[in-house]
Amino acid sequence: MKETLYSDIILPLALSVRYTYRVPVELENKISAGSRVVVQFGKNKLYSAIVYNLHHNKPEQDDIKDILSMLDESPVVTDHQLRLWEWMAEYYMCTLGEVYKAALPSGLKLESESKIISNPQFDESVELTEKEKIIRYILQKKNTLTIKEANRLLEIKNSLPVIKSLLEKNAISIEQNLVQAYKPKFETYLRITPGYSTPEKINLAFVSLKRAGVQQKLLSGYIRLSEIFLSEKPKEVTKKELLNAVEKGASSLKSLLGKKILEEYTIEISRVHSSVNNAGYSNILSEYQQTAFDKITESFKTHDTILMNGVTSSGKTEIYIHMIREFIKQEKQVLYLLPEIALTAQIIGRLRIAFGNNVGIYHSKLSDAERVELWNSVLGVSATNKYQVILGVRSSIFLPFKNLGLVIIDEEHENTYKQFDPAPRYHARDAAIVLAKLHGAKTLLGSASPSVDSWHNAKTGKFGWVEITQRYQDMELPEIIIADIRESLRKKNMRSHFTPLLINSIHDALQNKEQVILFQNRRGFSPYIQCGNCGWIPKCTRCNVSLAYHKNPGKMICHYCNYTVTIPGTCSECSSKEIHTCGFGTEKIEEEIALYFPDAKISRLDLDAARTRKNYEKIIRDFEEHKTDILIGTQMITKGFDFDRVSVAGILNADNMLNYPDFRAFERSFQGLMQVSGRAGGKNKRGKVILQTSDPRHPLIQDFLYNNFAGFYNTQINERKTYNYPPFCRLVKLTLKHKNEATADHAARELMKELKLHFGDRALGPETPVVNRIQNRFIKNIMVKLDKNKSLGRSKENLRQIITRFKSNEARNTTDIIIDVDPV
DNA sequence: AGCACGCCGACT
DNA sequence: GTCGGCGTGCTC
Repeated sequence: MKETLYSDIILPLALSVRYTYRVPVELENKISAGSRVVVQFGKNKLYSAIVYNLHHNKPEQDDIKDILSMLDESPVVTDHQLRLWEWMAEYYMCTLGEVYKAALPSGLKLESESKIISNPQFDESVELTEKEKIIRYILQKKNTLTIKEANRLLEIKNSLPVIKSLLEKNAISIEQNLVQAYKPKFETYLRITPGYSTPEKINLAFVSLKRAGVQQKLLSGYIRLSEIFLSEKPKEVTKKELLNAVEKGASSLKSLLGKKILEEYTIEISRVHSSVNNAGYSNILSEYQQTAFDKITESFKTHDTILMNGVTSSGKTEIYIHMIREFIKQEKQVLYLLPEIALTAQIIGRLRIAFGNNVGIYHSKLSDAERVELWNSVLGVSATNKYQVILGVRSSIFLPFKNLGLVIIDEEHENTYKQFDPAPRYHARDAAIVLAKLHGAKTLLGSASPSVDSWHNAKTGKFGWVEITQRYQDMELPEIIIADIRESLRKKNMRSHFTPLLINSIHDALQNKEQVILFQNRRGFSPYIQCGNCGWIPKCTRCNVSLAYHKNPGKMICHYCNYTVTIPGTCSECSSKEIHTCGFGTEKIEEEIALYFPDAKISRLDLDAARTRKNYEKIIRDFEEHKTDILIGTQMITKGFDFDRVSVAGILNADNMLNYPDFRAFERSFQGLMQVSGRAGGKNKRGKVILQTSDPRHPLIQDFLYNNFAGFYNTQINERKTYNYPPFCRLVKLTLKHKNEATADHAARELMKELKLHFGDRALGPETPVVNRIQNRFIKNIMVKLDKNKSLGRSKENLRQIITRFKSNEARNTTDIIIDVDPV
């Protein structure tokens, strides 16, 4: 007797225990780990699950369900991926199901509502029950039926046993097209039949067609388009193309096909194709770039991961391209990670020029079909493209790489690499390093202002270290000038939010037909409005946060939940009409700068202005083409663009970045300053950075002013060592949420008691965040520091146990506990 | 995540 | 007297 085969499966749900299904005999030879299967889970829900493993251990329970069907011929998830998923679930303290949900494009995840179709090959002699007959009968009239509909029609709560029995009797099947959200796209091509493959034979064809002019035109059109007798490698001609070239050719083409002179064939075409196909471009690296390249190559011999610290405009991309080429030569795949979609658009052109259609893009704005297609292509099951280079954002670490050789993580320090919500709350940089390790691949991190963690890793020898201090074409680093806000206030020469120095610099730049960017880390018009009489400040009804005033739509908007109200004419507390705007955001800067420079063309780039991709691109393009003189914006303006004529970069208030209650505030400020200053200056002129601050003596400002990188990083690292913060420990942030403040508070205190027992004073809190209520739920934070000297895995296991125990007995309440490992 | 079961408040 | 709120437990 053959042993029954079982499978533990991964469901797209946050389940902490594994579920086992029986593998039907007919699937035993086809199924393997990573296969996509359909299972019933719960009373009447079907899910597409991933086979985690296969075994013969009969589970304790007796009601083991069968795997209903397999969705693909071969596994869609590789072993390497499953290992990455395991690592991620373990490290980020979430479930495999959550990782699965994040990893697969939704086109590959079938969500219930599955449709049932009749099976035309059903053997009518098989006996059916009454209920089964009803379903069969309805299916003949209606084609498809959902399980819900079946329940209603049969007037029973659960029709699945009936459905299942029908499936077993081969009377119905689950519709693949609907299960399979993705349909490959085909294109029809034409070619000459083997019978007419030589010029002589084609001549004969022409003779035979002498009375059919359109057919002759079609045939000569085909010959011209395909260059069949001109080149060694004829071009492929689509039916569409030929019919476009020859007027009214459709019916004549049918005749040609009928005469077997031409024939049709179809190819699955890629939706993510590109028109550029001239791989072969090769820029020569400059001397200093070549030196860096050689250092990287050398360092890869001893290190798996390298940090490349290169100043802005040092040409890091060019080095990446050359490095990619090395790995392509070895037939390896390359993953090129960028922090956000907008940047992929900038880089893709350069990569396509270098590598042609070998480059695929992957991000969330692609259609489902496109993402599935890219997935299959990377997996190597796609009919057409086999991408070797993938350019993508965070989620592209989940693609099914087969032989990854190199991972590039550009702008390594960017926080957008960290996923906030939902779980898995992973850091793509760290996960990518693990991914690379699994493949025995190399990782190259690049940044002009590395994260303190990576800097530390490089300086302690964990990562290799390559530095580039020279800039492209010997561009000079910008001149940094501090504008003391306090002094200007004292001298009373401050003009609204601008120091004379900034105003004058803008003035000079505009005179010289140069461009200016102004950076303010806050969108909207003003962060809040206030009644001048009683001090009332309008707040969000769902979040305890003041509503930001946005002048453009004339609304007050909550920046946490987007709650929007029209601005009140009078104070709702005292009915006074004296309502002031307080503080300043990008909108206000835009308005005021227009007063000082009425002739300048001004534009603004922030989350509001760039709501749509089109707007965003237009703002950027206008500035690039110098249709705009002054660009005001938030972080957004600092990301990746190379504006050539920007001579002045103004930072309106450096202090509000510094005064943030977070151990990473300085790191972020420094990186922000670096990014803004990187935008100043062009090929021929040294740029100027005007830094407005109330605290010019601040050590961070001083380090920035004197380009004292090492000084800044050393200070940071020393401080973190002293106060035991990353990279000297691991942080786990627990966020408790409940709609009742007292409940949230109580739960946090109780959990804290438990944590103290195990972690002592390495458990911090509970703390009430500045914004203590978001979307009607009160929030409490607890921070746990995990000792780096002890086993991280064990510490996390302890933490997990404490939380699980707490959830199950102590507070039998509905407080949500969100676990965030390595929060940013 | 969904869904059923079950126990307390305001209604035809 | 019932409808329906959402707290709780379970899904192989």
